[in-house]
Amino acid sequence: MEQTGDIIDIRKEKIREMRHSGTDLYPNDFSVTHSVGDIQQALINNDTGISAENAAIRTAGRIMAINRFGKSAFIRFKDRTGQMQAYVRQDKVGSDAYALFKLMDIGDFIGLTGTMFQTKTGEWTLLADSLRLLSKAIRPLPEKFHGLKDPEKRYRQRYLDLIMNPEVREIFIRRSRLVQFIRKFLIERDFLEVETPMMQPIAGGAEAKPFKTHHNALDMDLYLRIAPELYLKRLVTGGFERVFEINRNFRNEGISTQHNPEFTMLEFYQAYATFKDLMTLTEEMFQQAAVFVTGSVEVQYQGEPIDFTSPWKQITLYDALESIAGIDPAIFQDRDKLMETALSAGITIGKQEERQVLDAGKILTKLFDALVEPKLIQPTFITGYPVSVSPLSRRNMEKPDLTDRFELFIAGREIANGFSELNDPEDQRERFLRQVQHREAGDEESHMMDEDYIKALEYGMPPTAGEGIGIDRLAMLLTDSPSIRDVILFPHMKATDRK
RNA sequence: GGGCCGUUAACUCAGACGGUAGAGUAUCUGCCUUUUAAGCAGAGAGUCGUUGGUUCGAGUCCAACACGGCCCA
Repeated sequence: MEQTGDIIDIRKEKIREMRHSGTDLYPNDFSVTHSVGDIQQALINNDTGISAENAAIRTAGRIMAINRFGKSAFIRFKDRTGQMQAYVRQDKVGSDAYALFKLMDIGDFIGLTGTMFQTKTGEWTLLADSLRLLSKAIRPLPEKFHGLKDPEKRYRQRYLDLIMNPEVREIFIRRSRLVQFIRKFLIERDFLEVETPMMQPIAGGAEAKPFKTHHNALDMDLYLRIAPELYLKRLVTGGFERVFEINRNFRNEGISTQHNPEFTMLEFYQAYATFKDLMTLTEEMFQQAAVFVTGSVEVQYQGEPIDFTSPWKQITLYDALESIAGIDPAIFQDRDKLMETALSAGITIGKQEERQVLDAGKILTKLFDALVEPKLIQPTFITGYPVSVSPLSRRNMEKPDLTDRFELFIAGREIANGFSELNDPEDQRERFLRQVQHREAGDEESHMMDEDYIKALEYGMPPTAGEGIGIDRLAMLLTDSPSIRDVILFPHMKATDRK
């Protein structure tokens, strides 16, 4: 299926020839004094040391292009810091080295020594006084001008995508900077970074279908976590009053431009704080993150400007349903009428058998997802979620049917979810029991009972607020990426049969 | 799960009506010591995603399947 035919055969022939002449094709004893970026920076700084005739520059990289002219050649090579041109002349490097150079290809890694000079057009170029093969490529790189476009190949062979498409490389550098920023932001505020189990006996902390696995020695089933929440709150109980974790969650659900089965989540918990404190903290974090990653507090996302300047819009769930979706508040408690509204609006909710068990709160959130969420482009906090869809959130003191909770929406997507934590163990037990009823009635996404977590609450958890932020989605916003696959290095794909 | 689109050389892509596959880049050979997607001359390279069907004949039409993309659920 995948044959590169004669190109690979020709390269293998070259390899035989090089080996025959005693060349080490994969040495590891070439030391580098300057990266390409170092050289370029020194030239910009007018550092005469770099352009001196006796400058002994040793640099290395992958060959990206070669213009050969008989007894000399221009090559373009790159390392992690950038691309540069080198000029290789037979009379400079010697005829043996030049003969070897003739067997080198685009894609090979080379080490160069030499000095800098300017070509006729003024381009600074490394005049090689020696060059060495550092690693031989057997397979040809994609064509330089069009790069690699086939999306399947880009995802399955991300390394090729990264070699050929500099903008892709830039996206992942930005993603890394985003995570770096968030760590610094939280650590400066005295949060402790922790790691909690990825394999859990009960998959708690969110409504989602888990992946199941089995531990042989213990002979027990385990779930890959759908959220770290219940473990992080155990740590708050244990006295780590400010904790955070940035790590993978796993959800056994569909794949789309917004969903990958494993995705990265930031969760953080702060004792003696409320959901309102976290809303303020989130505004600060995003504003500063946008500036740190993109240089501006306003970013372009798919042609729309997104302005992270605080304060952000706040609206309650009920108000949003009324004013944006146009639903009559009189029916907010009437599950049958809500279901009717949903079905007549063409919104399919759950499977047939699940529809009986969904309560008004759940239907309201489904209506919200379909009718309101896509319209929330600028950062918007939605508050006032019903207790029935917020089994881990603290009740609102004035309106005990609602919770002290918010969700954050940007560019028509949910980006964060936060609330004041429910720390009353008896209320928590009741909430779990309600969830278990729903689960037994067919709602596969309902929470499971977690006695061990309730036990922890029974020892006393301080008043706390916590929040989860989808890092992939935030990375999409800050890199103007339309698909989550664009910000995940190795997105999940179906297995192919070959090999 | 449903709909639409795609899959042709290493890469990017063309292939009206069904008549036995083409370009650019890359590769190879020759010339070439300041090129900038270098140039000139020549050459090689394809199980047209897979399997089946229709047909004298299928890259092209039909069906199923696989993989991918977008949209919907």
